[in-house]
Amino acid sequence: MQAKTFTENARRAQIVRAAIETIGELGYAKASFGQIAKRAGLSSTGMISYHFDGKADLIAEVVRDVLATSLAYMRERIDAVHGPAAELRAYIESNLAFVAEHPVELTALLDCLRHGGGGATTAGNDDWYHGAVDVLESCLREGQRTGEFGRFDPRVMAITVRQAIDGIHTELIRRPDTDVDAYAAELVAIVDRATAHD
Amino acid sequence: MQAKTFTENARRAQIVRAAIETIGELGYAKASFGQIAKRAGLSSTGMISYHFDGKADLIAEVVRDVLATSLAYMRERIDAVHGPAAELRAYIESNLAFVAEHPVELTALLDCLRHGGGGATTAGNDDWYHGAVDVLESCLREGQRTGEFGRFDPRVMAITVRQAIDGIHTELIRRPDTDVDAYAAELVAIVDRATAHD
Amino acid sequence: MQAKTFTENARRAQIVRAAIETIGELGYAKASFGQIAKRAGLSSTGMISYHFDGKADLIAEVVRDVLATSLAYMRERIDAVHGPAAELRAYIESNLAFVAEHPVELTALLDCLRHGGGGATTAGNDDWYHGAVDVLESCLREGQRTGEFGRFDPRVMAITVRQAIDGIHTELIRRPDTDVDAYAAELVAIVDRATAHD
Amino acid sequence: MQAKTFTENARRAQIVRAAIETIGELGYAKASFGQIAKRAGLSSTGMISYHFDGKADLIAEVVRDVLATSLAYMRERIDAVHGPAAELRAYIESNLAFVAEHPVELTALLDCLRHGGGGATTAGNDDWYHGAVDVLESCLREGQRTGEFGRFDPRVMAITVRQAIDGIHTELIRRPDTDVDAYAAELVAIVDRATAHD
DNA sequence: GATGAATGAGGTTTCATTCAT
DNA sequence: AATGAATGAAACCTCATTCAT
Repeated sequence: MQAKTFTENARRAQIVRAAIETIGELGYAKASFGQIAKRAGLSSTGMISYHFDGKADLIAEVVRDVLATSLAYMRERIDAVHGPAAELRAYIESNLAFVAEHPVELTALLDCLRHGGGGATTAGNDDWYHGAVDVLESCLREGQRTGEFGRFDPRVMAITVRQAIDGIHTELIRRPDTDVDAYAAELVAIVDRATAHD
Repeated sequence: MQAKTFTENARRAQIVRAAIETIGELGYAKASFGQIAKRAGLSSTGMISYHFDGKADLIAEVVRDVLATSLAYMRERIDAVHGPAAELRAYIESNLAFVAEHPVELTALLDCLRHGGGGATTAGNDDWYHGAVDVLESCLREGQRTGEFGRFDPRVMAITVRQAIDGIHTELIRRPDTDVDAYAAELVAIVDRATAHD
Repeated sequence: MQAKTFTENARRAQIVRAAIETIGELGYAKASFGQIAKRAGLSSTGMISYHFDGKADLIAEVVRDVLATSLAYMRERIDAVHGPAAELRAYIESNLAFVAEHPVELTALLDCLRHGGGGATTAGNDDWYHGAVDVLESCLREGQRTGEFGRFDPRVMAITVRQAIDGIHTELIRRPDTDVDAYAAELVAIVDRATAHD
Repeated sequence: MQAKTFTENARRAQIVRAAIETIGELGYAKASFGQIAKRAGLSSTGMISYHFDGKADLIAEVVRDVLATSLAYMRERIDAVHGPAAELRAYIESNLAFVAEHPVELTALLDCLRHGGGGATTAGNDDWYHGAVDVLESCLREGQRTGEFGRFDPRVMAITVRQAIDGIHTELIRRPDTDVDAYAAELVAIVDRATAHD
């Protein structure tokens, strides 16, 4: 029973891995089951349909997987510091570091999120994004409460920070030699000034 | 001759219009020629192939169209002021105003730009984005030269501003009641602080 | 009235000309009305539909045109000689000469005949071919009657001659430098021997 | 593995079979995937695309299949005799016998070969035809070397023989009652005279 | 669990033809 | 007579999914 579950999970993980790489390299549009199966060393696309409840399910797992990895990576670094300001810095730095270390995963993740939330009517796939903004907003509010931060709209600031972080991805595509650490340091400086008391 | 060109352009414009609306409502992925033709009141998808040299051509025209409209809108407001700081504010405000007034166009535009380049090897379709960042970077550098702005990395700041503007789009999807004017005012304030002398 | 008819015929001839060139260069399969119209300098494929009663009609005219030109060319040279043997030689030589002088027309003609008589059920387009074989057969029978030729099956001989002539076309495609005059001379020699008395 | 290959080949063979019959009956032009699928008892044209890498691939297999069958048939009969003259006779007789026994296959084959190369720039698809002519030419040269044959251009003679054989096909369409054995005997007689010493 | 053949819907595109101007 | 936009059918092909083995 456990063996079966284990095997099943191993297969799922293998497929998810292949899906991430396929989407990362070919893009969402060209990441058909056929391409993913080829990369996973599977002889049939039916295997994917067998393990996942449709393409949406696979994509959801891809998102979940990358997000979980990213969160674990960041959580460790954010929990190591204390106070809203320090946490904000750790958030920015750890997130950018993760992007730099996992470019393929990030490409896949963003591509998945984009396609999931294609139409204006779609909701649910943007959950993560808004969740992330919410977290940042809470952090910013807390900082204003403790007096570490000055006056500003925490929602707009949260969006600005979140988007500035995501901006590194496109930048890396066009300028692969971009120094992500320097980018992080500069962004932290910008946010420091923007959140400071007048 | 003129009549022909006019008629032809009128049809093309009509199709582009339908494409924008279709992409805006269904998302790029579901925006097939069939859907677009239906919305344009055409009896067959062959009509689109007749007027456009393939799907890429139609999408390119959609991008061109929205971008041109947007640029004209912004140009007018940016040219009305003088000096890097004022121009930066005008840029942010006019861009956000346009987004607020043309939500469907923006949804379509962003979706098109996203799907333009499949995988990580994107190039060419991000031209606009990086062009926009370049313009902002130049403005920021000029402000630093004239002494209006303080010290900061103009590239990172440009990306931050550009991304913060684009952030309104996702925000509007989740919170349609967001006050875009207030968002613009707050973003201007944030940028003012971030670009100020220490 | 006559002017109209003249103009109409001129247009028809122009279109037939363009069709021959298009089929000769691109092949029957790619010779769409669009391609033909382009070559004819017409702004609309509708022009072709206007002057011809469908594609079959145009193709029929192409066949008629090339055939008529070919027949006129050969007739002149065949009528210049007398007697079955001499006429047979003149037939072979003049036919091959025509092929050498009008390669594009021949390519178009053969391509048209092939497509017309695609399925085994089709008949009518092979009319010309069998007509030509019939003519040869009559000539051969006449020669046997006059005693110029020996004993052989005139039908099989007619087919052999007709096919040997057509064979130059494929040969010219692969070996464009083939000396058609020499080919004709050699074919005449072969037929001479084959039709001779034992 | 073997089972797979077998099954796969069986399906492929079934489709090739259906393609041959379809082309033979409707002609190349009307032999769409839809028609072929219908004849093969397939529910969709996708099945053909699944087994063959495009239409060109299927057609190539059709040609290969008929050619291989034909060659095997002829080879057996040609290898049973010795000497250029006997082999030439066996070639003519076995080839015509095969045509008489497999009219549909031959119709399909010729149609495929004709349509393979669009315009005058044909190359590659005529490989078989020229290969066959080359074989005949070699046989004729050998006969001249051994003294069995007289003086003539072996290339022109090869083309004549090859074309005379192919001529039976069109003849059978118009005159289905043609006695192919008699045709063969008469053609052999003609070639005997044409290749004889003066 | 795993395979791969089969399905059927959907996509874009090209074509001959028709029609209003 | 001529134009060129519009039509609708048909083409090939890809895809996610299902199913028997």
